[in-house]
Amino acid sequence: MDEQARIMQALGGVSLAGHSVQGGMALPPPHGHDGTDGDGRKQDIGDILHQIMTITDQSLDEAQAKKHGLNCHRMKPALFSVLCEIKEKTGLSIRGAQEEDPPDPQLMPVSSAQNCLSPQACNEFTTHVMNLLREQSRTRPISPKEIERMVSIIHRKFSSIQMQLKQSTCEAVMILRSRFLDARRKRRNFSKQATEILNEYFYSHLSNPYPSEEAKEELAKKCSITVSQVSNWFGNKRIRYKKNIGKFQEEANLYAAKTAVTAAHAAAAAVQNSQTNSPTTPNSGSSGSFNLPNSGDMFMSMQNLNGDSYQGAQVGANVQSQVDTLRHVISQTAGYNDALGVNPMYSPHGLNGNGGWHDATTPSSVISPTEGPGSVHSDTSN
DNA sequence: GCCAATGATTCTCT
DNA sequence: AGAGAATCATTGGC
Repeated sequence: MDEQARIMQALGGVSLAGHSVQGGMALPPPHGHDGTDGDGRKQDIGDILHQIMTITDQSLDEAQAKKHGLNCHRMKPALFSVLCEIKEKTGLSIRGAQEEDPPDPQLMPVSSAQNCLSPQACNEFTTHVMNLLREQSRTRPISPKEIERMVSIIHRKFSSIQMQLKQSTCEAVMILRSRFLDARRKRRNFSKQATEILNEYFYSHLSNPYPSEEAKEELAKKCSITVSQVSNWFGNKRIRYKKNIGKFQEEANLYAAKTAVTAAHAAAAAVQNSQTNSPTTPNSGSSGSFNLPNSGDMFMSMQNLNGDSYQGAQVGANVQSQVDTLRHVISQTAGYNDALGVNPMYSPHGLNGNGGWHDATTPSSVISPTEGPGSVHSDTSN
């Protein structure tokens, strides 16, 4: 029977026959013995065990002395090794089920999680525990392997706590986000001025109420809303206008008259301007126009959204038609309605047979109908 | 409180 | 991607 087996017998008959202690924990040869003095060792072990059993009955000083005696005992390393082994054996069956569990996939969703789970606090705590265990290993059967395992347990715990923290933070962010989205849904009506600007644009481009991106940006800036809101507004407006043209007649007339008045002012100013400054042959102005005589686009031809007049001979050439249009509009707004109750001035010329605008030959850009094809002006430019 | 108006969202289509 | 259409959700007048 080898040394370990004998010790185990002394400890209660636990057999470790055939099991070698690993990791440099092999039993050293007893001091001063050649391995043949079995009875003497038994006696030593008995002494140690007796000291352990009676230590609680001693005074503190005596206990310290005994502790020192234990530490210095020649059989201490051997006993320590065996106790560690027993602990290892019995502990595995208990821990096995708990510690070797695969990590919760929800807690460990990404491999990178490990990288961000080693904060300074974890390291400090680990070092502290390691020192403690090393200190205690003088009197308790704590093997380096166990210390290692403890460290990994601590790391795992830190990891799971951090992941839980992350999860709860994510949840909180999601809640805040949904609240923000809800708040966004709590809409505010646009200001009167903004609605006016949008309506002016819509009715002055009734033949093709599809503002370009630049025009949308311009409108958004002027109305202090976002480009998406402009898009939404035009989307809604087109649909609702198409669905109930009659209902929008009054509004259309209103904006037509408004635009026409400002257009007339601009035209008059342009006439004066052209008479004094531009005696040369006027541009034909017809090239590239949308040729929609009754379209609301007529009114924006003289003016952009800010009411700035376009200057030059081209404008002067159209003055008479603008004045005629103005007269027409005023007569319309004075109460004229056709048999259908629809003002012919604002019948949806751009609408095709299917009620769509897309058959209109006008481009979706906001270039004024009176401007030439190469013009850089936009109706919404300042 | 009802209801029309209206801004936003979602789905479908081209 | 952008438009049309339907729908949702809120606002504001009565």
